Amino acid sequence: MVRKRAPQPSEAELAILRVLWAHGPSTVRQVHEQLGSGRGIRYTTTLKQMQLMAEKGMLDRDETQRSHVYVAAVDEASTKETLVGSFIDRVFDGSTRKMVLHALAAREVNDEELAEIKRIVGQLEKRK
Amino acid sequence: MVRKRAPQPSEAELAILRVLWAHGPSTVRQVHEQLGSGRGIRYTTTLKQMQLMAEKGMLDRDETQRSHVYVAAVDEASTKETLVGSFIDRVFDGSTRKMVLHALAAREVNDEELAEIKRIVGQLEKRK
DNA sequence: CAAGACATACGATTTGGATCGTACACGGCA
DNA sequence: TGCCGTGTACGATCCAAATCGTATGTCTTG
Repeated sequence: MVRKRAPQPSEAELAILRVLWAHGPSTVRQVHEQLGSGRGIRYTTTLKQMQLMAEKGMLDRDETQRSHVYVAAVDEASTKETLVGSFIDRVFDGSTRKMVLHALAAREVNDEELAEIKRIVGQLEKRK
Repeated sequence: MVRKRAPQPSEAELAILRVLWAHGPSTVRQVHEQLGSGRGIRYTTTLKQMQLMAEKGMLDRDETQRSHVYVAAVDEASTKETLVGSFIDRVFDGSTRKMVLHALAAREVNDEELAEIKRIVGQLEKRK
């Protein structure tokens, strides 16, 4: 099976994808509520968005139920990699190092997380 | 002196800011050429963009010359921190660790850069 | 069966960023 | 002086993403 090249989801699309990645197959209503339905966004907006995404191949849907059930059709890890990759290019000249540097400055990162990051880097170093 | 809260520059705005950060005070024409004027974008487009940015307070300009000279009015480091911070929130649930993990997967990072990243992390660890 | 709740479908509209074209000002030089 | 080359000013337009409203279909249940 040929995996589709992860496209660049827009802002709203990404929000929906994140709900589906986190919660698995969901109806529009479930997604809409997870998105914080209180935030003034209408139900039909979420619906339309998900319909378009399905059309684009970003989501799959099961229509056998009255309430269609949607699933993310793009892979979470590779989509995020694509996103972070192009972000590094746009903002940091393609330098992962610069990006990490600013990320650590931007966020308070606790010791545990720091240690984990170091571990990850170390592991990658060994692999060569 | 009250430092202005770094706003979120749009795509085109960021491109212009990057030129100004890299080259210092510049005229519209200089910026336009750095942006790759061959890329089909008209001069007046760059001009308008920079005028709007100046209006927003994102750029300062010196009008004493016939060709106005623009300078970035927002700090490079803090702007990038803001950008990367909100990116981490939007894509990685606010987890710097997850972001670094995907960044390293997305990009081939050479040994030298890996070592530097480790050094940066180590330094930050020590600071506590 | 009829009514209300809830679902999809889909055209219309809004919105904001980006782009462009045209008008007009100014300075240098043949 | 009169004409270019080069600037700025700014309204108009384009465009994609996001949003909304309405029409319509289908369960469910009283």
